Amino acid sequence: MIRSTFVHAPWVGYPTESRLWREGVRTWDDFLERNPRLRVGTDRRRAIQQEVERSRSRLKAGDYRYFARRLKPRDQWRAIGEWGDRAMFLDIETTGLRRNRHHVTVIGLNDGKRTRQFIEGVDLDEFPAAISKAPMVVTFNGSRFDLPFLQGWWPQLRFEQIHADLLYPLHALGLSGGLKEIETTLGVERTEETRNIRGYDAVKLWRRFERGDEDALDLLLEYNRQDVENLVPLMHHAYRNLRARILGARPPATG
DNA sequence: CAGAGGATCCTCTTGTTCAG
DNA sequence: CTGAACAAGAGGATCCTCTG
Repeated sequence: MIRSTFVHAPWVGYPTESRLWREGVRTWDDFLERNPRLRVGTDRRRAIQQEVERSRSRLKAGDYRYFARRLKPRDQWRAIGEWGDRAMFLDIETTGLRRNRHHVTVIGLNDGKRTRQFIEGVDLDEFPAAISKAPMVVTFNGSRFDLPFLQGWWPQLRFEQIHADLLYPLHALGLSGGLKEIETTLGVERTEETRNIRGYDAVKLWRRFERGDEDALDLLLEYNRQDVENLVPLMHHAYRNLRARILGARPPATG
């Protein structure tokens, strides 16, 4: 899907990209071979072509940082096909919504197979090293919450990986609402104990733990584990369906 | 060649939506 | 309960295509 992306080139917006797809220009290779008609002059065409060539070579070199910088947050999910199998799924719990006033309590990180959890006062500082080698981070609404919050917590931390925020592709598929609502729609299950817990309850569970209730921490960790592990099937659903919708669509029949 | 009309880029503003 | 990014829409700019 990243090989079909043109909107990161200058003077290419979503209408132009859609037109290219409709005309059968589905990949960078198609573009360079067929040199399709564009409603731009020679200078701009040259700039677009250079971006396509550069993208092709950056992908061949495995340079995920290039695409992390180049693609808008809402388009980064398109790289799931290339880096999704080495992605880290991420979800955080905090003491509230304001990153100046509140702080991180738990970070859940799943590598596609196993979940590791970092706890404030125990091993939270090991998180930056654990995420640093991943080419891709997957979240739900992480563009607006998780990543900025972590950035405020560790000002020196730089997220250089591609960030697939599943909120945008899922909404594009018509699945609106928050994570829990979308899970219900898609039939993604939760365990009995965590089924009725929501975001603000995580705040209260941490407070209970601070007052000495160890069971509250266990429940908070179980809730966080569910949140982060449910991102895995959501990612596959989002990518498979949106890719099919965009590239599987046949051009209009002639005649 | 010059001018009109059309397409679509970029930028700015406003309202909505999620996260704990 | 806050803050950030998107969507949608308007305005300005650029550059293509079509005519005569």
